[in-house]
Amino acid sequence: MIQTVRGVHDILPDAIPLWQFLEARALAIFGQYGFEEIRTPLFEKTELFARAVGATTDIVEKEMYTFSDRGGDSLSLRPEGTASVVRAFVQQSMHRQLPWKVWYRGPMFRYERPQKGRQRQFHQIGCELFGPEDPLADAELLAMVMRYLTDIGLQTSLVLEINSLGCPDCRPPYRDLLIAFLRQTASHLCDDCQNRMERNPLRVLDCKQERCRAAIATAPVMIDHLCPGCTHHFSRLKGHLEDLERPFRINPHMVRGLDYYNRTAFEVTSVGLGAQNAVAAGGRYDGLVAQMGGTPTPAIGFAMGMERLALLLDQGKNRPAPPDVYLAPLGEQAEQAGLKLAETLRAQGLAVTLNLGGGSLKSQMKRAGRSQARFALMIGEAELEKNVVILKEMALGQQQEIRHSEVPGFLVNTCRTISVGDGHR
RNA sequence: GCGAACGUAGCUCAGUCGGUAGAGCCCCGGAUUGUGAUUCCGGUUGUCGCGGGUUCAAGUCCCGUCGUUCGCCCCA
Repeated sequence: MIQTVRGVHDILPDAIPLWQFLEARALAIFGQYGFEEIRTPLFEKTELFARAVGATTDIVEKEMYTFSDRGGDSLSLRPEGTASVVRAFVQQSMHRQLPWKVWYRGPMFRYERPQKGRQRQFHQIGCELFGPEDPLADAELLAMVMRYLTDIGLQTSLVLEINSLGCPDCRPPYRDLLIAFLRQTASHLCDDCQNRMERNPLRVLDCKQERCRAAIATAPVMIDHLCPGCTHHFSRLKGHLEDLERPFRINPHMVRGLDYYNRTAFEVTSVGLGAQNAVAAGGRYDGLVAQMGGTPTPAIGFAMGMERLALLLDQGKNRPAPPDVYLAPLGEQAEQAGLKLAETLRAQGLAVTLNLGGGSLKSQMKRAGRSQARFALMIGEAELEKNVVILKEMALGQQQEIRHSEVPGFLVNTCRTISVGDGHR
């Protein structure tokens, strides 16, 4: 038997209503804020990710699905969404129409060891906002994330953490300061952190090892060493959030895995997801557009992990929307008439399940019951001759003969409610 | 890439000291003619993940491998 590759899974019909719900709410809420959807390719030139995400990040160094096409180009399945959106922004010269607000949804690919809330093909919904440098934009974006997460039903158990990562002016001096500090305390750090110290010193601050946490308790933190511009930006953001009464926590030890971030970084975490507890994360990337060859344009964005949201919301199996009518024909002639009647009813907007695969009336009725249809419609030879059908209201167990020609009118009147496909709620 | 646990019917799982593979659910059929979801009766479910090894004998013990899960790493 051929099965899916490791860390890659089907999303079966049972789970689809929840996914559709998550996407529908994103469409609605991001739309309220003026965001439009964008769909970028699932694969791009490898160089795009190497340059945007950072050539020395784990994602680029060891987690990308990279291959050569027949022309010899090195391509990669996208490991995240921002790089492509920035490329599109630059390629389409969108700096002429600022602000540019887009959101995306779709699969991302990273070659990682699967565990709870982490797969090799996973799905993200993300937003990117190009143009404003003002912390007003940061605040509005954060409000939007929290509004979305609250809307879908996660208001409890969520924590919003923010930090400032500084900018090209203040981060290098701080970095030197931190390295100096770490060198002094190196003997107290775990092996990983001793390695990280030179390569990615900020990451040491985020280490979960108890010994490291103790050792870095007195380490200098970025927010104490921000330049005046970054200090002002950060304090205005905090002011806006307080004003909006959106609870948040400042986590001076939070860092971002991708190289392009500066200033505002944030993360929304949830208990109940085990080690992979971030449901949404993002930040500002003011330098990325210029770095990718575009007209310098500040920007901010975030991404949410759909599987993680789904894990938190999953309330068991989702029932499919039941049909209005289960149509049970007996015999070949009745089947022919049934097919036609089913089409007539569907043209009137009704949801109709036509019995397929024959079977006795008993077994057909069994299927009708299982389908949760409100009505069963039986057509046998006797009915064909009399030009009637037997209409049974399943919940009541009552049935009547109706003239064939009157069936559409009767059912349309009775089942006027229209299914909207919001099966989750 | 590192560490650990687990893989038995479509699903959830039992299977003792190594001795002829089980339950519930689901599904299918029947309970006098053409009527579901309740009841009763009957029935099908299997490469015990896969491949080696030990043994008279392996679902059970050993090795490998694939997969899943939980950590580490990393991240949404």
